[in-house]
Amino acid sequence: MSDHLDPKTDKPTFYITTPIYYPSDKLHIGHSYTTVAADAMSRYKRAKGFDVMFLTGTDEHGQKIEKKAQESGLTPKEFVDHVVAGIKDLWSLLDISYDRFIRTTDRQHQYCVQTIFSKLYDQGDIYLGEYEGWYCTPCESFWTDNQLVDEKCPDCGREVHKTKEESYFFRLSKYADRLIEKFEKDPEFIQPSSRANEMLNNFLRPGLEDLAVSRTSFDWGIRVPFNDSHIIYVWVDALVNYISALGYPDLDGDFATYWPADVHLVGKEIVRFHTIIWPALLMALDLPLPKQVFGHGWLLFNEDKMSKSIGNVVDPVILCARYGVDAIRYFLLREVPFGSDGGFSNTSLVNRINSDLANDLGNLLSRTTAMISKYFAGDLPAEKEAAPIDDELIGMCDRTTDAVEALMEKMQFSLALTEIWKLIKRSNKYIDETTPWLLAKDEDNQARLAAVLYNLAETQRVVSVLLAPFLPTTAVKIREALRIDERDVDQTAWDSSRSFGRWRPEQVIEPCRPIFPRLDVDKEIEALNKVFRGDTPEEDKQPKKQKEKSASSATKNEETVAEGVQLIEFADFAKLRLTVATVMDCEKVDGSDKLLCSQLQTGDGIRQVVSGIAQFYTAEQMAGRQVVLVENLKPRKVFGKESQGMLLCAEDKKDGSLRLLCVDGAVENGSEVS
RNA sequence: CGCGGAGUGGAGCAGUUGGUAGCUUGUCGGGCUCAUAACCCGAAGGUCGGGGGUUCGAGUCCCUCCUCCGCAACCA
Repeated sequence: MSDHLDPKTDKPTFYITTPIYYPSDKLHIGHSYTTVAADAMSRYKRAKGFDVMFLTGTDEHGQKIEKKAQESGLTPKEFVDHVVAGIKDLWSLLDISYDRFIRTTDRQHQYCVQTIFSKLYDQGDIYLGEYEGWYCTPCESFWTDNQLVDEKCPDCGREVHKTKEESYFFRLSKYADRLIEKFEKDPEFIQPSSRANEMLNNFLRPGLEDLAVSRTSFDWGIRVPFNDSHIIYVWVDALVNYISALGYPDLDGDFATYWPADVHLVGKEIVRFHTIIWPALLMALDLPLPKQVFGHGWLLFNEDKMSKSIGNVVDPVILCARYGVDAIRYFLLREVPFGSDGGFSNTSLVNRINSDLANDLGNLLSRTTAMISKYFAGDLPAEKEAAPIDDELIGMCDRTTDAVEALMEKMQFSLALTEIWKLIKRSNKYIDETTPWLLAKDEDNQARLAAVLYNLAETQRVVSVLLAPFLPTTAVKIREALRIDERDVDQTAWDSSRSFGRWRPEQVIEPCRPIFPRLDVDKEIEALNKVFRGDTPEEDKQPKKQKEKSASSATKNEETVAEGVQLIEFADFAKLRLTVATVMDCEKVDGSDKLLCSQLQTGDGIRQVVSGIAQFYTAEQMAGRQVVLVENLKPRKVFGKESQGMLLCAEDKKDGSLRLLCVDGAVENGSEVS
């Protein structure tokens, strides 16, 4: 992929980046997904002998951070410092081997951004103009036409008024033709290629408008060097990180070594910025473009995009604590074909861990070491007797390395892992074919038995090498069990996976403890649902037996619906999580005559619920009431607002009016209704 | 309306240039006992969203319709 050489080491270079994340809050598993993928790629390239530069970081400026900091009573810098420390902890937990961590608050970055801004201004690519849009005074926010919800502020739903803001513009339109040409001539530039079509059809061909690259509506950011009242907006500030981290505008040193990047790894939602705005900026700076932008899909949590505001956030820290880092890394890299969307659910996670890690891989190591220990006191004799059946297993080791390499070049992590697992499954089958426990019964078979067990152990040495980029800790655990010295390059280097027969244990083999203990599916899912309350699919909520029962009763009932009341199982009722909550604050949803938006104090936080009851209750009547909340209702956007649940009401049979369900006497918020 | 993505055995997915419909998981039956109730073998299960067309032959090409997801949408 790279045609660069590092002048100091003479190695080919490989420069890979993740997006810089916005530290307005803790990161969730979606961020981990991108970063773990970049890490696996980096580790693979290092193993292949590349001089890798793996960059990640944080995009720390902007209005939202400014606001968040204010709410917490901190300066913006104090606020981001705190969040960034947490992010670094998370990466350390997930074994992320980044080489550099860029923060847009770094002095060097700020200098770089200002230099670029001035340069573009001086050469006429940036000019001062006016930006027309809508302003919401209470929110102090500026919105464009299509950001508005029903011509109201998308944040608060209040009136906005048309306003002009002075802004600097980047002549994006000037580069449209060159971009189209690039897209058409270089199909590798955007991966997967379908995303290139999206960009061409939706943005490039209809024509580009110049881009507003400064703001005057907030302070927390890098100033336009020649105009104090303007802050450089995210486009220039954030995108430039990929070269500021290499020392740009200094053209020597790291910049010379690593630029252009081999790949920018990004989520599909920001492919547009990375394939249109960023290349245009580079063109304006007369710098080479990155070789590839890879837009991966989303990790969907039960079909909803993971999002902080919805609250369906899976905390990777909790998952790591429960299952170990490598189980989570494995799941992320294996479950979703890189490039398309994939689902995360508690069930799929637990099943994946059990079938692949515990049953196939862990159990294989366990039975192999147990047999070596049991039949040879942990020390295989030198004399071995080969048999034709061995060749298939041995040949597969070589082929697996080739296959993994081919897939890694295309960043098909999921398929690469599948190839490794074919080898693992083949090993399990090999045990059945050779029946070592029968061989062990006869002294005459010692040499044959030794060969069988050696082949098994050696195959797992190969597996450990191939697995190392994905599951670094597991690779080490396998080697420990096989008594391989980590420093012995002969047995641990990438290319050693192609030379069958290198395994030479340093000490006696002992039966190893399970490296991935098998999980009790029902128990785990129940526990996970408790941790990530309310945002799991109904199927996940039920232990298997009940699930089947409710499914069959549901079909039966469908036939009787017409006649009247449907009967349900208790299990069906138990799916509902009904709790008591207090309305802390309530307001009418602007522009609607039926909606009220309430802030509820629940057992574990504040929830926003939008209800269609404004014709029967005023906002004032709502405040202070204890109500019954359906807590595990799928969140939904109502009139531009997130509604995270539903309040129970009785609908009067006569006139259809609604009356809220209340509790007879005050109870603690979060109390369950059953 | 539009744009994009998708509809394949219970679930999750492969199916490159058209030529007997596969994989993983789950279910059922069997085998084995070295191993983490694990591993190995076998079976059941799909008119490939519907309809029409091109073709000797279509999941795979063309037309049309339907459904679901994302961007927009007021009552969960």
